[in-house]
Amino acid sequence: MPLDRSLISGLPAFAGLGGADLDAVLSMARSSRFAKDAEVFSQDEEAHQFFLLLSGHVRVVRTTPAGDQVIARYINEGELFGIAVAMGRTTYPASAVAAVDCVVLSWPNGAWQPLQARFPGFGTNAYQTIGTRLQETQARVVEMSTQQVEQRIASAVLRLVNQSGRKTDDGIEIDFPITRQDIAEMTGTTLHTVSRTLSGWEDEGIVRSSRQKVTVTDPHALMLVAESRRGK
Amino acid sequence: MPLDRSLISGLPAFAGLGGADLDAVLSMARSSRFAKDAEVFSQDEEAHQFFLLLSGHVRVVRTTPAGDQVIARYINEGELFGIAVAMGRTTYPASAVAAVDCVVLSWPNGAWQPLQARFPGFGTNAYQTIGTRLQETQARVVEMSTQQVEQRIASAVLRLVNQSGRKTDDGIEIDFPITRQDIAEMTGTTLHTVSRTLSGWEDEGIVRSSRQKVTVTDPHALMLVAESRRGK
DNA sequence: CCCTTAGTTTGCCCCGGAGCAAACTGCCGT
DNA sequence: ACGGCAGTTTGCTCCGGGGCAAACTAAGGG
Repeated sequence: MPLDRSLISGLPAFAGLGGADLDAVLSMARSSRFAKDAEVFSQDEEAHQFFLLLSGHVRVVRTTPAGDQVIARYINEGELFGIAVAMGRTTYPASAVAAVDCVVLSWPNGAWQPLQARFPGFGTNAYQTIGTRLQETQARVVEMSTQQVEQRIASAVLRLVNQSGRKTDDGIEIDFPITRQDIAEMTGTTLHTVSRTLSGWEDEGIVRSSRQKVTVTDPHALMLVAESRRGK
Repeated sequence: MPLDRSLISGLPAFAGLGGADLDAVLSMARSSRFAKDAEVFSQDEEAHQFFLLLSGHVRVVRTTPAGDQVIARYINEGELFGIAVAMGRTTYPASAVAAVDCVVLSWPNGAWQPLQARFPGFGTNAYQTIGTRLQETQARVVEMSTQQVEQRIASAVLRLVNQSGRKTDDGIEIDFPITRQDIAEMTGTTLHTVSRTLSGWEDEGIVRSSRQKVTVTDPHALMLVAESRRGK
């Protein structure tokens, strides 16, 4: 069953392509469904495909030899991921896990060259994605080098809310399930400290949180926390 | 005075190009000299050029609004840097400072498209460079999230020694001047802790260090330090 | 509907490493 | 030759937040 072009029209990766072009792009792709917690690809395995997230949320995780996990990023709908081929890598440097049930498009690596050659905007967009991620990752290094844990957690929560927030009557809520442990793995701390921090914010009326759910009720106050220079 | 093609022949960025091609590449470039501590480009300024380091060493530094500095990386001879254009950025996300007297080639951003179009290997190499840096930066995030300060310093020193080491009769020496403060800014700690750590290693016979100089006398021992799982 | 289990909260203790202060040392410029 | 200064070393103190342990709670499965 052919894929409908409406799936990818409007995505930045394929901006400006006409209907026939979209069909051509889709004809090389395969769509698949991943249940929550299923692995889309696995760290260090040979990269044979690259992916685009149609719906859902994907968590990209690195695991150290010692077994510690670090969340590299969350992928949002419409984003490319697992593009090892664009970086000249033969294996995936991290694992990708569905944070909720997901629908994913995938192309064999062999489609990379043709796609890029035929649709220059596609290549440009992909490389820009990588560039943006490099910036973000470097910003994270800066954060981890210079900020206290509370500020880092605030930044991480704000990022999640900005990228994947859903308005509710209570405030803005992260629209996929996320544990204290997950937030700890994003910020380089422990679930205990995250829990204490969120509890503190809850007392101050900045957030409301429950099991696997975080709602920011006062984004402005949270931004102040994130920016507050630690007492010199 | 035209630049000699031998300057860039043998560089991975221009691998496989013939003599005439190399001349074409060079005809678009300009070479300049930067004294130690001079800025090649400055954080947040408009990116009009991209660069290739012909000789010397360049330090890429990010400064936070609060004035904290973090060293993103050191650029070695033959590497591209300041390639904001490849990432679709209009400003430089960091400053670049000559760690020693340097010679640098620069191209106007306008040369990017033509170079890429005419020499596909050049674009590929550049994007691979960015991909590699993304991997490295993510590895650094993992390190900062999971390792103790001593291990991080060990990793940083090993990286410096591997990338820019010079054999001496004492061991392998970092071949540009580097302060404790610099190492602190690479590892997210303070110069005091770096100093104490290096002193400790010196007592154990792993390194020899003096003002702005670090020599690793026992690389294997240092690798053990870097890998030592912290006492669970 | 109850029981299991995953996720969360909190209290307590302890320590790695930051902050501060002061002394030391070798370079560099005049 | 001699300051002066940038870079380094070291001692001391203090505390943010990690580790451990235990109790609590909601969700989902049988």
